[in-house]
Amino acid sequence: MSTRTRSSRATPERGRRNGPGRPRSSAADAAILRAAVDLFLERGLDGVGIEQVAERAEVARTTVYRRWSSRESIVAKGIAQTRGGADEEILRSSPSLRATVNAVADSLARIVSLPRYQRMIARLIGSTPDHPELMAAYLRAHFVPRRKLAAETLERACAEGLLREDADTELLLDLATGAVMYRLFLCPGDSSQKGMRAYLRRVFRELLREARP
Amino acid sequence: MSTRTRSSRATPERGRRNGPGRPRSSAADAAILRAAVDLFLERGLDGVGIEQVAERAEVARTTVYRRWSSRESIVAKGIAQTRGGADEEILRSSPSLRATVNAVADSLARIVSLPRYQRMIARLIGSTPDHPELMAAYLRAHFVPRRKLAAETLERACAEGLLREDADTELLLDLATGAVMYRLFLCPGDSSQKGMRAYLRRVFRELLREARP
Amino acid sequence: MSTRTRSSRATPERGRRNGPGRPRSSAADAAILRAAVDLFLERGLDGVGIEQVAERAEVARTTVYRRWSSRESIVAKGIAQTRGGADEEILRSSPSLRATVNAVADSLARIVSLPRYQRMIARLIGSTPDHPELMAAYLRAHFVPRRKLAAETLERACAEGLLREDADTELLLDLATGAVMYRLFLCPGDSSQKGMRAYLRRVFRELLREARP
Amino acid sequence: MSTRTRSSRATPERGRRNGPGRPRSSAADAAILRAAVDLFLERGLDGVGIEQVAERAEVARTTVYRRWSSRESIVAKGIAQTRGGADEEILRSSPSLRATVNAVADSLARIVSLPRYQRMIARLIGSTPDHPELMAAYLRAHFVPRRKLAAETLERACAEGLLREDADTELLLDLATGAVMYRLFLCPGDSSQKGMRAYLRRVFRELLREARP
DNA sequence: GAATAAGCGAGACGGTACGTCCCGTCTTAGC
DNA sequence: GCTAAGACGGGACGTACCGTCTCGCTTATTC
Repeated sequence: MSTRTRSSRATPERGRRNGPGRPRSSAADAAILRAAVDLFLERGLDGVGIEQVAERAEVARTTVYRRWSSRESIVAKGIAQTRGGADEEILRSSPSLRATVNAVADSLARIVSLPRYQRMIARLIGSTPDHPELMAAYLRAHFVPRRKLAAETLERACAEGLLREDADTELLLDLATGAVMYRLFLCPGDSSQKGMRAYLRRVFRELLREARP
Repeated sequence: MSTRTRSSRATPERGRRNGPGRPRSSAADAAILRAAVDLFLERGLDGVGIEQVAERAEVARTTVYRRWSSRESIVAKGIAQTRGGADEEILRSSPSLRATVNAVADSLARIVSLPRYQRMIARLIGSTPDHPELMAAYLRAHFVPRRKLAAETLERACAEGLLREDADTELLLDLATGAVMYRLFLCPGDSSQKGMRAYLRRVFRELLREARP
Repeated sequence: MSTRTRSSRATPERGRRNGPGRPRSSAADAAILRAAVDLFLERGLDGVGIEQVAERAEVARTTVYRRWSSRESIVAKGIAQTRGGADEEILRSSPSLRATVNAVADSLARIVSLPRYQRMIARLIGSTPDHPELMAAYLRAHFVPRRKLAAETLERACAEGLLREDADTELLLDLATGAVMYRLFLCPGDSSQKGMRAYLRRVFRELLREARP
Repeated sequence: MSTRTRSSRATPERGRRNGPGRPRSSAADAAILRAAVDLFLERGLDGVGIEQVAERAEVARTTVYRRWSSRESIVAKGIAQTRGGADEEILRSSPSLRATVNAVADSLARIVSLPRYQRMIARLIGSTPDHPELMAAYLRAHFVPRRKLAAETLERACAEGLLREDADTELLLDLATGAVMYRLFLCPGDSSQKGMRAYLRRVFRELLREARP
């Protein structure tokens, strides 16, 4: 990711709420962020050229430069802004351990088998050495909430006696998440939803081997 | 002033055995590959400009283009060529399960705590959507041998009765490897050699929990 | 003539005569100079955009920047290079004063009635406050030689007794030249070749009023 | 000078006598015209950006665009408005031919040696090919009155028998004016007031050579 | 040992994207 | 309805690389 830095004059927002001049177009804002994230997914951070972003967003280049001074800041904002869907309600109410764990596994499988998700993680990891703030933004906005939900679910299962008492639930989730990453990037395996579901169920079975039914 | 042509003229090596002309400089070959891999680690694939490579290798651009036609091919060759150190002899002879596992964990911790390794994996994952061949080259040259070694060690431990019989050794290694990736890229934890060693020992303890002493 | 200045890296020519690299295209050189002068005539100095020059010369923008660092230097070179035609041989051999003077007047009328000439002088004068070097280049390359020729002719006529002895021939030419400029720019008169010829003959008749036949 | 044309919404003045809204600021009017003429003198017509004008006049761009739609119209108005000083009263009463002519010469020398005058003429001539209306406005407002005054003076001198009867007084003034232009723009001579005065006296002496004392 | 043929350094060539500046238009708030 | 402020689309600027090409020189092999 080649180096290119210059001075810039982008103002982060507008100073006062209702100043005199023409207000910034929020439609342009949204279009730019969307275009930037799409480009990031398609081509990586170096592919997020301001020119390309502007063209996709159907906006003049100056309109982009007026708001942001670097490609990274656009992408970071775009990632932070797109809220992760809270469709994991399923997790909240599962009667048995097996059902609970399967629900977690299936939900995870559904998400990680999305090409968009896979590309996002790959691009973010690739950008980590130069721009860790992108990954940080993603984790804060998407990963941490999901993780927290899953952790609560497991914790609850443990409290209800569905797991052995000394289980390290945090570590178990680390391992499950890591297994997904291993599968996606290091192992040339099947990354379809069905394949990921089978793999994840196997992982959880191994991890929770001796838990009581 | 002339037309555009994107054909490539790079010849992978020299056609005949001993042609009449001047032979290619093998020193230039080595310098180019080294420069390309270094740039890949520092800036990612898009930062591997042929011009930059040539400058670092202290070679004319022509000399690079004569050999390779794309950045990816140089980097792939460079990755494939640099042999992974075979310093894992320690694994071959460990008397007890605990010692064996600790040796595996420590060896893994030592490798993955190298900044160069971390950057390499990050860059490779980032390049996966566009150029999976880079990761493939790395896995073939560095990962698979180490993995095979570790798998044999665990297998041997299992055969010697140090593990329960039905242990899914492959999956255990998947999980351990995945844990490393999780730790490196998703969790803002301590990635020093000491920190990784502690984490990995904890992982293996959890994974092999009920193994007989 | 809006302000715009930056640093530049143009090398005036090539250092050595036969250096290693590819030599510069002399065809591009010529095309660029021609395009620049044409644009200067059409739109003035501020209209000599590097982009326009490159497009007209059918050359990449970089090819222009490689040679020159400012619009003025291109135009100056282009003006200096285009040699003024030496078609004034007529002046050299005229038998009588009246014929001599008429020949000078007619030659001058022919030149100054060319639209290209009129524009050139207008543009040069307009550029004088900011870039007097352009006018200087033009005078050196085109004006001075013609002026010298005319001066010699008058001088010769004077020596042959066709003019009164104390005539200030230099001043007479100043006046004739100035009359042309007055006519072209300050007086809304007829600037066709025929009109200019008539006007110039009238000027010379007035200036040389009392000369002997 | 580069092309730029768009639709225009400027209303030359105010339509009705006393509309309901706020009346236009005449101070802004004056400041704008002054700024525009100054910029024209400093940088030429292309340097008269509406933005620059507004900044100099300490006025918003809107205020300029509401009044005029093009740079040329502002400059033309500004030139036409600034009245030429009528300080040539001296010319009206000179007893002898020599004194009369010297007075004309000196008055002319004083004016044409002003840097502002020189720049004005140079800029106007440079703008002639594209915008002859500027020169026309200048001639009408400044040149013609002075010229008329000088012509009357000479005419009067002729009528009083101070000049030979058949003198072409118009042409003589053409020649004198032309001599000034020649001196200013084509000849690298001394354009100070003193230098111009000397040169002009020499010109008139030559032109009126055989006039009676 | 000369001829030959390829490698090599250097640099011009056509191009693309960059980030900046200015332009002329528009859209708001305030007076 | 004028004014100030400022966002908007657009275009040119001068720079930095890119991948290709064309030179002059060097270095081996082959005749």
